[in-house]
Amino acid sequence: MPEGHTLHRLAAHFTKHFGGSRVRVTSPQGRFADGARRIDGRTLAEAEAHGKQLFLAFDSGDRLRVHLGLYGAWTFGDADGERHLGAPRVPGGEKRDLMRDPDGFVLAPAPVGTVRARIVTASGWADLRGPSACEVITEEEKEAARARLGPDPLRPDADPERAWRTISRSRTTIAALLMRQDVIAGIGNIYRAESLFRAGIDPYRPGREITRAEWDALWADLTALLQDGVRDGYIITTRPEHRPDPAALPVPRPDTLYVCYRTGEPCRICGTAVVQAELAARTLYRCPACQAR
DNA sequence: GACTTATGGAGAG
DNA sequence: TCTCCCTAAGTCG
Repeated sequence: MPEGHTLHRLAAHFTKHFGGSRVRVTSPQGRFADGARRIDGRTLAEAEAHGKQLFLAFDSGDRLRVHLGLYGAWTFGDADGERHLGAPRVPGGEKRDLMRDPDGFVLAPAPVGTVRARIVTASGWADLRGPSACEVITEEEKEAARARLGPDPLRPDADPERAWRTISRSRTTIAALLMRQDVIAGIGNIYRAESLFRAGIDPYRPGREITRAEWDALWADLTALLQDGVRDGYIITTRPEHRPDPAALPVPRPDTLYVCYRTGEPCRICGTAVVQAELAARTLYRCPACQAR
C-alpha cells in the first residue's frame, strides 16, 4: 500500500480531520516519547506529502516527518469507527460513542500492538505503527528533506525536467531509476512494474537510452495512475477491456494489475508468461514480449 | 516458537 | 551489493 498515492491520501485525511485541532500526542510504545512531548498540546495546522514522506505542520513551527517504510500504517478512529491507511493489518471497527477526558480529548481505546505515536483530538484519534521514520524536525529540516527528493507527480510543484536530467544521463536501468526517490518521488515496486509495462518499455534499458517522448509519456502515465490511486485508494492499472469482467470493480485483486505478482500467468495483452527477476533488491515483474526493447 | 513475507530505505563496504 | 531495521500475519513443526 504505501506508495505515493497512500501518503497523499493520508495527508488529505490529516488536513481534513485534524487540521486546526489541538492535539494530544503520546507514544504508547515509548520509542517516540521525546518527540511526542515536543508537539503535545499543539495545534495541527496542515499535512502534506512528498513522495512517500508525510509531513504534519504544527503551530509551534515544529514538523512531524513520518515514513511508513515497508510495513508502517496509520489507524484512524472516530465516532464512525476505525479505518486504516498504510499496510492494512487490522480489520475495521464499528460506530461507537466517544468518551472524552476533562480536557476534551477523545478517550481512545487501549492501544493494540506497538503504537509508536498516538495523536488524539476532540473528535478522534490516529495510531501509527511500524514506521521506518517518525521524528519531530524544524521547517528548515523539512525543506532540506524535501530538497533531497525528486519530483512527485502528485504535487503541483513537481518538475519532471529534474528527473529527466538524471535519467537521460544515467547508465542505470530505468527500472532501478524509477525506484530512486531522489530521482522521482512516490514510485514503488508496483507503479514501476506497471508503468513500464503500460509504456511497453524493457525495464533493463539504461536511462540514457530512454527517448524524450518515452519519458514524457511515462511521466504523464505515472501522474494519471497515481491520481487514480489517490481517488480509488487502490492501485488499479488495468484498463477495463483487459480485465475478465470489464464491468466489475477489480479490487482489491487479482485483476487490478498487468504484471506485478503475476509471475507465470499469461500477459493480459499477448498471453506470454509474465516473468520475475531481482532488480535493485526488489522483485521486478515484466512481460518479455510486450516489453522487448 | 521459528521462519517467511510484504507496495521501503539507510548505511556500510 | 550486502545488512539491518520497522510490524504483523500466516505457515510450519
